[in-house]
Amino acid sequence: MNSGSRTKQRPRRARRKESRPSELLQAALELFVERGFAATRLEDIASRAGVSKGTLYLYFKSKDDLFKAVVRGGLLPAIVKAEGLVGQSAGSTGELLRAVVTTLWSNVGGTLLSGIPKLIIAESGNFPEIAQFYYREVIQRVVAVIAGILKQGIQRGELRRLDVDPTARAMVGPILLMMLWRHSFQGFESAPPLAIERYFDSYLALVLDGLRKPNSPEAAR
Amino acid sequence: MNSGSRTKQRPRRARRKESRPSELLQAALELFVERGFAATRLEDIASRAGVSKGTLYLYFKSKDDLFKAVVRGGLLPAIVKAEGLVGQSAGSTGELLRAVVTTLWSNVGGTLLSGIPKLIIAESGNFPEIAQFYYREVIQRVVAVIAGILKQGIQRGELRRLDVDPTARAMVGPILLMMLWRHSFQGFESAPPLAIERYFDSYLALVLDGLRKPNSPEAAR
Amino acid sequence: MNSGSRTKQRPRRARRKESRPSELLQAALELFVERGFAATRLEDIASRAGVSKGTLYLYFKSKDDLFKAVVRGGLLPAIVKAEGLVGQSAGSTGELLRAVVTTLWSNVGGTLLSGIPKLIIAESGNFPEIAQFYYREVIQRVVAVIAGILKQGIQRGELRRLDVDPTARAMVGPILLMMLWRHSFQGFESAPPLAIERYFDSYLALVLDGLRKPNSPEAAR
Amino acid sequence: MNSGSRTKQRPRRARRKESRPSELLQAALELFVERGFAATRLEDIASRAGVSKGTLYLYFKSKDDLFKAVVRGGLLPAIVKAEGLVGQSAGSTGELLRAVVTTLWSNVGGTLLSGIPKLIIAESGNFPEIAQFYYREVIQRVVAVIAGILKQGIQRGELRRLDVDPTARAMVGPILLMMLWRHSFQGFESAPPLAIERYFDSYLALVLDGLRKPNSPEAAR
DNA sequence: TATGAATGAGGTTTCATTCAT
DNA sequence: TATGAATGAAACCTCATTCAT
Repeated sequence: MNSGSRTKQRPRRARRKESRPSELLQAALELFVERGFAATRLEDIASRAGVSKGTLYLYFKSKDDLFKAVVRGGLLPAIVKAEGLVGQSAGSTGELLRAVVTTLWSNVGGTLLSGIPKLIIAESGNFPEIAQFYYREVIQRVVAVIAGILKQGIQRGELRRLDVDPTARAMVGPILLMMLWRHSFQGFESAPPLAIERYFDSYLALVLDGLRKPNSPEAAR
Repeated sequence: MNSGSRTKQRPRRARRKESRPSELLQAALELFVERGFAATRLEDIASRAGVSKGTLYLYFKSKDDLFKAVVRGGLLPAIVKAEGLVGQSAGSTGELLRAVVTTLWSNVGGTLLSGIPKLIIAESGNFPEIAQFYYREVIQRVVAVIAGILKQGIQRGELRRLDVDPTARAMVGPILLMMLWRHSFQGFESAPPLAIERYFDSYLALVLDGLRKPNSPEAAR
Repeated sequence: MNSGSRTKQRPRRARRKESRPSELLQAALELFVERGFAATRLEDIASRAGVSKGTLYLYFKSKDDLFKAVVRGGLLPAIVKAEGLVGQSAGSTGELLRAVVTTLWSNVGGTLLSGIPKLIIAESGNFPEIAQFYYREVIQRVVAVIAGILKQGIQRGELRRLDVDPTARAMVGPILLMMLWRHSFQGFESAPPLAIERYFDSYLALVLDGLRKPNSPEAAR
Repeated sequence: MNSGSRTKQRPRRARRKESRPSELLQAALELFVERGFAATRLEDIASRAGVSKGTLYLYFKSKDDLFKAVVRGGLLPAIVKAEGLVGQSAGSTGELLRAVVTTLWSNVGGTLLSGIPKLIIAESGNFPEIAQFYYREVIQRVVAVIAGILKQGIQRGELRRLDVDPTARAMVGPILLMMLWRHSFQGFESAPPLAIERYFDSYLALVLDGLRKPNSPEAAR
């Protein structure tokens, strides 16, 4: 998946030339995610990508530049995909939500890209432009997607009246948590690691139905 | 002549072995949170604490050691406090939840300690023991506190039957998100920053009642 | 003064991986001998070798490593040469001894390598492995060479019966002393410095004939 | 010997006050000999002597100063003693030589003072005044003592005509070697360590009688 | 394009020395 | 006299960046 089928052996050099930048970005992403920005040496990135240190500078003019490229490109496609889902869906609000969550997870959460939020969070102090870019281009748009679903649901009468914006933000939390988890604590789990599906099922049930027992006196409030 | 108040005359060499460590830890926490581990220079920590570089080494044997001390100590007290709330509360499950969330926020989220999760996440790759320690001593305990509340609520008949563990984890997400937010994106908010209370109100409403309109046909499922 | 032919502009960045290590070792030896291990700064070694500080680390992974390389390599070749002399000599024991002493001196004593014993002695506490290596590979072999000559001389009937091993050790003393002398006290000599040849003549006369007057009553013992 | 009988418990403070300097010198000598000048930390010296770091500065104004004090004081008394032996001896030259060697060894070689030559040799580059002092006050005097014995022996007709000064120097070598040995290689000896007495017996036999068989044709030369 | 030897600024760490108590 | 907390210069070492090939 990463590098496509290698069945057709094009001459090494020629093949390389085109794919170099993405190979470098891939190697850089892996190492940045694993060790953080500062603890990753350019030499390690180069050698993981199979090139020499100097070659990096043919494609990126500095370590900062490489970092920004890694972080910038990663998530936008997935956002765009998720945005596309909203307009076209014919299902109920619940089904729509499930579709959005699933899309986000399979395009981001389950891949190395899920490491990007970790990087952004860690380096927001040192790369404020990146954090700002991310805030504008990713976070706000994800929140907007969810807020859109909420508004639609309210209009349709499927959802109760609620404070749309903060609710949308609160709903992003568990998804983000799952991404961070993978890169920070996976591996310390004593029990068998929590199945993703069970987690998202619980998440959807939680946000759709809440915790309360339907007929409990409290529920009426 | 010189006998007047010496309150202003801070001696060049203050001797206060007792209070030094906590002053240093405080300065270190601030800078680590702001810049990350690697980008924080010991000299900056020292000068923020009003001492010289070498003084740090009287109290911590290395930068790593200082980092660990910063991270280790910070959150446990708040956890303990939150654990204490569970047993003694007489209110409904909803009230209990609100109390726990409020306690966590006022003891951690609203303080600089809220930066610690950011550090753990960022440095989990470089300080695996710390991540593991944090996983065992903090995360699992917070999840356990919430899981306990959920079980109690189910037994009391206030909560519906639900998959306790993944639900508890999902509930931690928005709280964590709020903490990370403060240290990563606060300041880029275009609109007036989201009021904390409104956020938590929405969060509690979300987890207690979910999104669905009570009488909507969907709600019955 | 510096005006000699500079026609060939030495490039600021010379690239000569092959010759670098020995240039560095040479510079390091000079400075270690002159100042000792601790008082020698890597920067001085580098600049004496005409490279920058960082370059050292391309060839040696630490100051310790460089020191070991300096000390390890130095003396073995001379030992081997001296060992070779013993088997092949056709002369008398006295001539053989003179040949060995002369060889040792011209290959070691008269060169910078004579500074190595000083380093070993000074740093034996901090580099025990080096001291042990030196003891095994150099000292024991030199003593063995001399002991071999003594045994041969006794068998041939040229030397009196004597306690071979301690005698051999005692014979090493004056040679070592001469080496240490060069690097520790040379320059404080008030009188014109002792001619090396006169010293070794006296040494050989001493060990061969002793001090006693041949016909003195004592001599018979 | 070091601290005298402790039977009469004088009050700690009072007793200390007088003996402090020598206790400090003793601790310093031990550590300097073991590790060398640079690798010995003042704190270690202080704590070995049972005082605090600052106290050192009440007695010595710098580390250099302490080093000089350690080195300066140590050997002179033994030299003086050895010098005294020459005038008064009634025995043969051989007996006199044996007495001098024995005195030097029992007053210096066998004690920690034998570490001083190692220090002088190691630090001659960094403390030229010390090396010079040592050259003048110790080495030259020892050589002079031996040279004196040689001259006397020649006059008495016990020794053959010989080149006095270089011979005297060569005779110092084995004694120095023995001192250095103790502090640099002792402990790596594979076989049981060479008995001191056997070594000195061989040394004296060597210098008195040489190696040659008395009746061998060579011996006549 | 690609290499990798070389550079040197910058950071952590050590430790002799000072000084208030 | 004695202490030991505090200082800060200096040294080792790393690594992003350059550049000749």
